[in-house]
Amino acid sequence: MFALVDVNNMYVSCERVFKPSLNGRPVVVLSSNDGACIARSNEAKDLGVQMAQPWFQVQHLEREAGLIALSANFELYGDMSSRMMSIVGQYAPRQQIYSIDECFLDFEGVRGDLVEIGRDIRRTVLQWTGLPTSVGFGPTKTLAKLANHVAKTADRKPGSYPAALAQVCNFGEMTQAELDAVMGVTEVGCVWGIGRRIGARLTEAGIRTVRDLANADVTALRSQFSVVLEKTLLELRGTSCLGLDDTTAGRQQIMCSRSFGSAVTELAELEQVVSDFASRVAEKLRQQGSAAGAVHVFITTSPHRKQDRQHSPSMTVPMVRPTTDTRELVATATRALQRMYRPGFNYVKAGVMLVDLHDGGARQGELDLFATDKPTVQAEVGRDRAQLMGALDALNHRFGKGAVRIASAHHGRGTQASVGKQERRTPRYTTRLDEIARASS
DNA sequence: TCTGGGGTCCTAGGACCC
DNA sequence: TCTGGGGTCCTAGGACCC
Repeated sequence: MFALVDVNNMYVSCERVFKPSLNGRPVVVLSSNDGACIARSNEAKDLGVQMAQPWFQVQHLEREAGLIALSANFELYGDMSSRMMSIVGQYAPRQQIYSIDECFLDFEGVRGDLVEIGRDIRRTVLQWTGLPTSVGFGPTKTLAKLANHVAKTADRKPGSYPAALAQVCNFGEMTQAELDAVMGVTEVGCVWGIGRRIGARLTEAGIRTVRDLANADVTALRSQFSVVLEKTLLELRGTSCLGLDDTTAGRQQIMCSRSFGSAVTELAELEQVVSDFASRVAEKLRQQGSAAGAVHVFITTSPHRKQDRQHSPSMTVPMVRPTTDTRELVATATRALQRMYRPGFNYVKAGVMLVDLHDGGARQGELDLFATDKPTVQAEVGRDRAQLMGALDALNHRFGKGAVRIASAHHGRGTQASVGKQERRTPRYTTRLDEIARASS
């Protein structure tokens, strides 16, 4: 039996822990640049604010409905997440951290009343971190996700489902008839793995509810859609196709990208941004102990600015050998940018992605006919380089991000359109001593 | 005026092999 | 008229997730 535990409205809930006056108010958290809404409290959802909706479209609700907007405070959310995860992980032998706010638990071999365990998880997380959670149990991961959806919705919208299913919902202890009834009133788009496009195609084909999908013909579905949807269907019927992955394998790609505060046309400014992004991904790369085999760089104009000519080039450049060196990665990314850039375009976003990642410890042996250095010298160079990068990371960790950086990244601090605004960010209460919460007398 | 930033997996099609 | 057959590997792009 699997459980899915997730935090309700994670980012907003993190903010509310340190600012209880936000409770009961409509609150949204904004993306970088304060551009779009990336988290909404229930009250904000009730006002009709959509996920990823541009802020300027709903800003009028500030005055009209008391909507409160905050800039994203990812340092806070990340720290709150690891606290929550370590608590939840105590409840089952295996845990898969699936995203910043949710994890799967595998209760294989665990005895006891799962609903009671679920309630205990909720109580403990709430008491120890202040975060509200929902818990769903099911014999497959897809069913656990669905049970979680039911638990949350039953709590938020009384009458949508039986009240007993609110907050903690265990499909495992329901009869087939009860499960059928729940699935019959749940839209197919609520299922994990069914997004807008597939959802629309399914609806067109007469498959509107989860029950319709569960009863659909497997073979026909596979040929019309894909093996992915076939697995989803089987999982809905209780056949487990997706295992729990609790390995701590590193990521397969590492990215840093951002929209700018306003359009950028100059190469020099893009060079600063791209070297800055390359430095950040290099740091993340070393953190997970990998080496990058290639660098992918992109810049793009805004498809929303219809009056502008569009240009969205991208380029993937292989490295001679996998590297972890910020200097090489920055130089490679910058060269790619210089080759792609064309003057006269309003670029609004750029990104650097490291791909073809290798285990940092493994080094491909090579035969270099032109090498003049002896192998021992080469090994020393490698060691020096690792020490240099280690020192760079240590300094930036101790004195703050960007304390020491490659000279091409932000050599000036002039009027940079590319530096976004974050005017509404709350203090990093749990990770910065000088921003710690104060109890006023 | 103003439109997120990360990730994953699967598939189709082309290059190339014998 | 008619132009092989069976593979693998890689990449770009599309779908999805939060």
